[in-house]
Amino acid sequence: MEKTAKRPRSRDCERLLVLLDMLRSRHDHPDANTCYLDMQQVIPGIGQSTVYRHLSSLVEKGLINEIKIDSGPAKYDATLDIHGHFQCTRCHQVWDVSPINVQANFPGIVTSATYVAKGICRDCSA
Amino acid sequence: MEKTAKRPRSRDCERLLVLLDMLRSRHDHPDANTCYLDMQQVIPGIGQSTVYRHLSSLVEKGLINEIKIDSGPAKYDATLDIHGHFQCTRCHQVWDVSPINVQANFPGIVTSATYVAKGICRDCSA
DNA sequence: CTGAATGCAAAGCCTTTGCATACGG
DNA sequence: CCGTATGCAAAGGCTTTGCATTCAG
Repeated sequence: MEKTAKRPRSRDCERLLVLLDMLRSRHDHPDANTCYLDMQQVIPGIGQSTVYRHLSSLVEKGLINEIKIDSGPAKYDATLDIHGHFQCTRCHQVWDVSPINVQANFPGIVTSATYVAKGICRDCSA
Repeated sequence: MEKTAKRPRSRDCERLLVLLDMLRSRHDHPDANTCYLDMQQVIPGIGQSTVYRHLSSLVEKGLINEIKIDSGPAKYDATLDIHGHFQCTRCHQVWDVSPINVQANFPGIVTSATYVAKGICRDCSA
């Protein structure tokens, strides 16, 4: 059969860890498809759904952050420090902003946080 | 013809304003479909795409905020004060948190902001 | 053997878009 | 008369899910 490709059975959480390492080595916010393409370099033949499943799993475990700012695909970020994003409502570009210090009364234990500010960037307001 | 229902041509931005009022009168974060259902109470026969178009328009004008926390539909919020949300990564429930004061170096003029913290809520950690 | 992990393809959910139509000015 | 707003339905993008298969233990 060809439809069912060889699937070197992963021991433990091999693929999960490869994905996590990949995310940690990047400083941008790749989407699921980018992760998928990157994973293919390391693990040829890996399926898209596997990447989606591992991403969900990592998010659920709190090891990475899922960022949904605009209408496009979700972005993933292994930087769990409190940091922020600024998006221009005109050109839709996204910038990182320096770590933010926040005080508030949360109904639980905060493991990660994302601050998204929207406004008009300098280019668009000029 | 019936397929093309009577569409009382709105003067000015009537529907846009009705939608904005509706959002301002609520204190939760309705999604597009909820807005659609609510609008139908006021303007029978209004189409879903009209609601989507007006929501986008309001977001673009900076009059409301689009919140995309989890994988579900986008949520809309007419409260533009700097405030925050806390979502439990286990039960996925979302809480509002008190207004947050933030200082950071943004690459533009901030018109609105959303702070999303994730963690484990008290119920789930018990 | 049994259960967890996977690939593939199809289904699903939300949102956007094309198009013809109906008013407002 | 013309342009904008609208409804409907279809298309589209992204993500999830069903199912059969494979492999570790």
